[in-house]
Amino acid sequence: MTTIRDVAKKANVSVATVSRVLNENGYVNEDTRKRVQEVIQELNYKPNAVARSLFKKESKTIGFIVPDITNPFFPALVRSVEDYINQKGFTIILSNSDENPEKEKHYLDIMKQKYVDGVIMVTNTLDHEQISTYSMPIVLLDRPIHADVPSVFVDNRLGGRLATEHLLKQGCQRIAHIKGPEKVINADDRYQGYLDVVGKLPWFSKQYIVSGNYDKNTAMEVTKKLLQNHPEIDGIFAGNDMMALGVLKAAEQLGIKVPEQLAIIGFDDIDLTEMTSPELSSVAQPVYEVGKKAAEMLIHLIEGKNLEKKQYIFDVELMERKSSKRL
Amino acid sequence: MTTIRDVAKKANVSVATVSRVLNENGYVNEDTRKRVQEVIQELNYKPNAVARSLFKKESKTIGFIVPDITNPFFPALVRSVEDYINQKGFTIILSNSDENPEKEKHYLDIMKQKYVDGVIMVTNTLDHEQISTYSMPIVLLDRPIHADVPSVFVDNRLGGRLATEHLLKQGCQRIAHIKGPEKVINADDRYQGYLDVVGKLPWFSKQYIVSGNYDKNTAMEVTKKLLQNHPEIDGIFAGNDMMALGVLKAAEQLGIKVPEQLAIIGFDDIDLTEMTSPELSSVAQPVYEVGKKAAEMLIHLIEGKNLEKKQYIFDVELMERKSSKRL
DNA sequence: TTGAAAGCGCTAACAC
DNA sequence: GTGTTAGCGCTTTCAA
Repeated sequence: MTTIRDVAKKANVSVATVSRVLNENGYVNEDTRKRVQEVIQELNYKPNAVARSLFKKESKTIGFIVPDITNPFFPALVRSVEDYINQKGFTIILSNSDENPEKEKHYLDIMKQKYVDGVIMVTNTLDHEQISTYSMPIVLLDRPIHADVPSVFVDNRLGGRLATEHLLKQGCQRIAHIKGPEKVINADDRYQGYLDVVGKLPWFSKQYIVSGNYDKNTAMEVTKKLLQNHPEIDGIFAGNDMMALGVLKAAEQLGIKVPEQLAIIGFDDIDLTEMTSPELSSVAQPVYEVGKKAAEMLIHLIEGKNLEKKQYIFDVELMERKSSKRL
Repeated sequence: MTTIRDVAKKANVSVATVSRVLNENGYVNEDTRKRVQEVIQELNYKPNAVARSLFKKESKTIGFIVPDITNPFFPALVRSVEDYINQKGFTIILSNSDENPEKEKHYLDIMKQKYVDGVIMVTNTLDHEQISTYSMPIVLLDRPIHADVPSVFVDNRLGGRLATEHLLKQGCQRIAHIKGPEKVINADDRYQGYLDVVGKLPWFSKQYIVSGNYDKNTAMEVTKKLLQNHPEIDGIFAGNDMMALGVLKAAEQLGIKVPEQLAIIGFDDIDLTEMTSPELSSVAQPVYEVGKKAAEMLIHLIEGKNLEKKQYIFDVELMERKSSKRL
């Protein structure tokens, strides 16, 4: 490894001068600047980021903690964040938490030790207090925790309403909901949206709500049972697309025609909604925008700027496809 | 931030002693050890990883460069690598290269500057020489470049053969192939496997081979044209699952029944093969094993151990599902 | 405009 | 067993 000393020696200047041309600050004679730059080229010198970090107490690295990158909702988010922060000169340390608070804390500790400049995370297990303990810029994605913690997410309740209203408009008479995990806030909001629309209807019953854990296989199992017990159900709003895929599968296995006998709509609008047959209706989140905004906020925070708002809530959009079209 | 000095001062010992208990090396009296540990607890002291890195010239971080995390094949790989290296005390810096050699080099530079201990990458644009320039442990995933560069991948040619033979056994008389991108080695190997099986058959024609760029939309377009020009085609081997999904879609749009009129098989066996209708046959890669092995090799290299083999080639497995079952 | 030197927080000789 | 100290590679006062 060639160091700043090597460059200094070869260019007949002090390390301070080299540092000055490197960072383009402080006065430096045009000629010596050129000479130094030539030597840098010649030696293919690349400054040591670790040494720099140690001094500056920053690393040009941010952490990104997701529950599980294997869940198709997250890669797009990661990509969007990377695209943004990368152009600002940052890199991402990625970790999977499995929604486990111990892992989350563990990774936050490690990231802090590595001087990451900030972290973006998707969590609902950590509370406001625990988060502020870390005293570093943190922005929450997808799931808000507290009005004081910077966060960006979508209007899940509205989404739940849109989805359910849509099914109603398509003529569904008995609409069930496959709900996400208990402790996940957005799952609850989507559920509330569903309630907003059908909770007061005469046919409504809590029996039409089952839990699918945001997971396709679980959703398939519970849906099969649900439909066997309640053959009158003619519409299902699944809390996310993975579960909607499970619902689709369940219908297929039971020989129920979609959308004729059963209209289905999911949430998130992940890429494969268009690959199923029939194509899956969904409530789309502006994933790329959401990720970008989170990245923007984090960079702002890191640069010590003030945030205009602590929370950004994006709108969702109904994507009507074949799985729910009966008209 | 509390430092090792703070701990030393409060525990009435030197920083060296604190360092000793921290790293569990060197002699240290049991009593003082306890005292130091208490202070560490009390102050919630966490050693500064950057300072440590600077001294040790290692960072307990590895780089992982993938073409695009948004491609559903990669998240599982990332996950598997993370699971392994994490338990060895490492974290991952993730970057998307978009198959762009400039980006790849850029990220490798940055990673090197950050003292990553090694990198795992999926590439086919960099050659042996360029890679060795970086003089740090690098292992290649999914696509081998050169026998001298440590790499792990699957027997793609065998996979191509298995897929094609399977279609033949199912009674297909005219089998087409949707090929991956030109420069991607595994795409070519899969294609070779296809040729091994049908290249010498009387009906064979180069017209049955089209390029789909590993992408579902492209694949859908080219497949539509292909099937319109060659209605005699009754079997398609797609170079990966995303393209197979496109083929499925194309068939649907043309009103061609799968598998009765057209048998389809993909490659990779990504998660959603089971979610389509009909379920998609595929050639499965042991993704988790592949990722794990790459991580293992990298850690070995980092620890200065010798590799038993430079290349690990995993077997693939035929997954027969509805999209290709005609018997 | 440039250089000398202190120091970021840690580890590992080396001395005691 | 424990402490002193040099040094990892860099940036930034401060002085010249």
